[in-house]
Amino acid sequence: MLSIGKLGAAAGVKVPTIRYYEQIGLLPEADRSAGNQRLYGQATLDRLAFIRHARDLGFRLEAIRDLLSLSDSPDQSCAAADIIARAQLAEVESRIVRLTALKAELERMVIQCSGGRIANCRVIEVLGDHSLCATDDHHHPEMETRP
Amino acid sequence: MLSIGKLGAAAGVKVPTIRYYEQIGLLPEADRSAGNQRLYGQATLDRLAFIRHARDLGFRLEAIRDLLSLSDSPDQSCAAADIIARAQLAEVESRIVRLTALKAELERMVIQCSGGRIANCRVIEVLGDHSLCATDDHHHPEMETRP
DNA sequence: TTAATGTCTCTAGCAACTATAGCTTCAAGA
DNA sequence: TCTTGAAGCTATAGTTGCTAGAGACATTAA
Repeated sequence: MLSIGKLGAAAGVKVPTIRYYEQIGLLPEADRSAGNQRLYGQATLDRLAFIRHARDLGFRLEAIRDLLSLSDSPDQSCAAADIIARAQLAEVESRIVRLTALKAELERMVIQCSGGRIANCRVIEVLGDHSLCATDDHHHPEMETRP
Repeated sequence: MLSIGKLGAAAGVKVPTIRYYEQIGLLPEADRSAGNQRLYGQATLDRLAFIRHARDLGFRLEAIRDLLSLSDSPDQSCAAADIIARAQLAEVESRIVRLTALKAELERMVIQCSGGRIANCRVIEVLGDHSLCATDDHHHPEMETRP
């Protein structure tokens, strides 16, 4: 049996994060030692590693919750898991597209920086005047920068 | 003079967001009408458009705060603005790199989905077992997915 | 035995908003 | 002029996924 610290080290997850996952129901309530400290077995380590890996791949906790409940019923169709993963892939792809456009814009800005006074600085100028911008992607809610 | 609703429409920013920006000091306290409603002039519209544009480019509010205070002193060197913009560019580039690695991993997962039962589903399998993963980027804190 | 960790609970904080409740003000039509 | 509906006001709480801190108890190594 592992203490919460050992579990965290084994799975690469910080201790408060484990307690947080338990609190929101992603991990089951742990067994306790005589002194009220949490004890974990292999099953929880596997589950936590799953969560950690999925988080690394950018899945949200709600999606992970769904994937975990799917993996608990191995006889079901895997269509639902496939849908979740494809949605994640689509989101990652769209973020890449958006960030690539941003990158181009930022490059334009910094390359053209005159190196002189603020008054002539392209960075400030471009930010202040959208018409100096190469792209016209504003006012498209689906083009949001933030995830 | 513009009401807060007109200002928001003109700048493409939601009304509560404008009040929030005022609250955190990104926008100055607005003049008020006889009935205590906020009134704005061109200067605030420009400032808000600047903020909106910078947010679209992924700048954090703290960086925007710095850029705004720079733009208030046009005789200073633009080196500071250049540094902020370059930092932003570097961050965007690194996010693209990380997301591109994720994309490859997710593609592998969904392409190999057997379409059968959960028990054989690559999606669940790969998430549960890191050794099935193509990359070895775990335990590298600087490789975080989230911004 | 003692000191140093490790763990416990609970609360609050982060970014950057968004939503809700309950109220007041404004603008336009009858 | 009255009325009604939209827009505005403040204040508070919620979102996501943690992270940090306080103060008390448990465990372990020397």
